[in-house]
Amino acid sequence: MRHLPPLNALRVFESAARHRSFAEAGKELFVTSSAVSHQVKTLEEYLGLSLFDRSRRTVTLTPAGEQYLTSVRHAFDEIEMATQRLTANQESNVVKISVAPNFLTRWLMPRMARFQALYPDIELEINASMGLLDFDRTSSDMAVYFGSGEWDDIEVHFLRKVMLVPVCSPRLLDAELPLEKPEDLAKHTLIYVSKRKWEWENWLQQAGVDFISARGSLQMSSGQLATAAAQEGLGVALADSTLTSREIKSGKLVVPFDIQLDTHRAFYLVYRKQRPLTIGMKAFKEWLMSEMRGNESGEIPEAS
Amino acid sequence: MRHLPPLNALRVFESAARHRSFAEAGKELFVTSSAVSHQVKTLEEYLGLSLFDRSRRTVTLTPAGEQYLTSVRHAFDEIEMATQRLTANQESNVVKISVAPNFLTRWLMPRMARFQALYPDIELEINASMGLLDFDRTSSDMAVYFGSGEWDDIEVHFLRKVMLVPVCSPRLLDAELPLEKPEDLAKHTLIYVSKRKWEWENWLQQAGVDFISARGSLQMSSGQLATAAAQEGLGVALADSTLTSREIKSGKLVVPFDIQLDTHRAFYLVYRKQRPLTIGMKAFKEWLMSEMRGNESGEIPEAS
DNA sequence: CAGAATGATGAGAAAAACTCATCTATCGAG
DNA sequence: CTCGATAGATGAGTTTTTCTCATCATTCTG
Repeated sequence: MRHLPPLNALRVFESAARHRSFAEAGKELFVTSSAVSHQVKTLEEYLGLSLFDRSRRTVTLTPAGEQYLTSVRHAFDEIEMATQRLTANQESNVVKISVAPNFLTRWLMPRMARFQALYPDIELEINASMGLLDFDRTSSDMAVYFGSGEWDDIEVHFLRKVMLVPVCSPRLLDAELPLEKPEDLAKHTLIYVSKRKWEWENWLQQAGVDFISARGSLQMSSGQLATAAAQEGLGVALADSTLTSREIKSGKLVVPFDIQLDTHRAFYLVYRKQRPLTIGMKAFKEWLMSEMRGNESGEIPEAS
Repeated sequence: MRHLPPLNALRVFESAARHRSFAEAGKELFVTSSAVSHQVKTLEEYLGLSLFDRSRRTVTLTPAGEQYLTSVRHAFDEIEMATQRLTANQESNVVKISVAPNFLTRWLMPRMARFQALYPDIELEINASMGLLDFDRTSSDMAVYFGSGEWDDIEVHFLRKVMLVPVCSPRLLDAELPLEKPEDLAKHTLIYVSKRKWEWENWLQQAGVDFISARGSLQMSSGQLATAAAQEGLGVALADSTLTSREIKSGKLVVPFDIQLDTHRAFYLVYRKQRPLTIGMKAFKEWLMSEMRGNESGEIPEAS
């Protein structure tokens, strides 16, 4: 037995709160501002407290109203998305995809022309975002996640392992300090990614270097920045060999030692469980997975 | 500009789906089954698909209806909780608390009589649950979490570090295999917790034992089970010294080496951010934190 | 200070929701 | 197999809710 407030009043409240104006809410809902006023009053009487501050001509939310709005919005988002999923056309040809920024700029972007050539009718709507997203409340159809692959309640498809190799600017090799064997790294600056300090330790261990106290170290907040720093000649970074293949090919970056570190992390394509795929989603999924399989080397087409 | 379905129809649908009966839903909502039928039809017409299967005399949800119900429930839960929070009486003297099972049985339970003696008017409603909970959608007021303390969007209060010591049955010491120095562990079975295999490695390292290949190993799924296994004489486990203090005091468990391993994890009291605390919540929080501070030794009152 | 804009309020109109009567289908008892 | 009971569907009419309109108060603007 549920105890819900008057839901239509709730809808009106949400709109009024969003616009901070009863008149604007009225326009959105195709009713008069008077109707909005009545409904808000009904809700306030039900709750036994005021949601809006009406001391001035314009309305502002009370702290209680502010808190309530957050939750109500959340809930309405979910209803809206669930409804959209249900009524969504299976024949839809727009696919909304959320991808990790690094993967987007270094892998997907250079290959998008290929996808568009293969599926000219399908439109990709791409959104860069880090971390996990709540498929209950976003309109994203699919996402590319980076991590361990252990996520609950979503459909997960393995794409590609992430293997790290040391990279640096070719200028570093020309300098007086050589980089001929892994031990030589002791004389260089190691570029770390803040939250993954263990990567260098693991790599050195794998390279058979017992312990190393490098000449200096530099911390960057993301892999993308670490790679950029390496390219600027600031030191040696660990980077995904596939994502940096373009820079390596063009000679902007060099790989002093081809010793790959398995991070046990990977890129995965994920989407909501039990969700029936639209033709657009199917096309993107198949293309993405075949690009991954058919192209282990990380070959990238020339930039146009 | 939102696109929400008719919300009253949604409420009726949720009730009908929950009861798998229009007549029952009618009773809950104080309307006739006819009204329910009309509302469900309205919603189905809005969505353009059927939510119920009416081939038999009793209604069952279609797959689409099933999916929709999940989301709608989720959303209604959130609205219900938000409404409850808003209208909740500040003077409330019932506190709903969710705690880790281990902490509940070994720490909270033995001390609850104390709390009740101090605050006879306040009623604790305790719920044992592992993992994190979604404060947006539960009626729990507060929770005790175990972990790193790095959780977003909630108010976190440190309670106590978790330090591990080896424990075993006193029978193991009487046996022919001595436990005089850490190296002697090589002749015993080490009891691991499945997801925390590194703990023994770290402890051994801290104890100055380079590497050890124990006689055998036993894996248990939780700390509670590992401790129980140790008590049965099956081997040596790592356990929180405070949570097992009663067994240690009574001699059911012994600590062969008092070398504590800092797990960098701890117990924390958490609750919803910005939530105004009721007097009951304040009382529990203050009592819990003072029990923690004033009682570093882990002293437990005699069981009644 | 006048005029415009925003919201409140009460009464009546419009719309939505509900009930009732009636109908159909299924299930179970005899 | 038949008949009564039960669950839901449906359409017409009634009740309730929601909305509009007219009017008023307040405040911001020029």
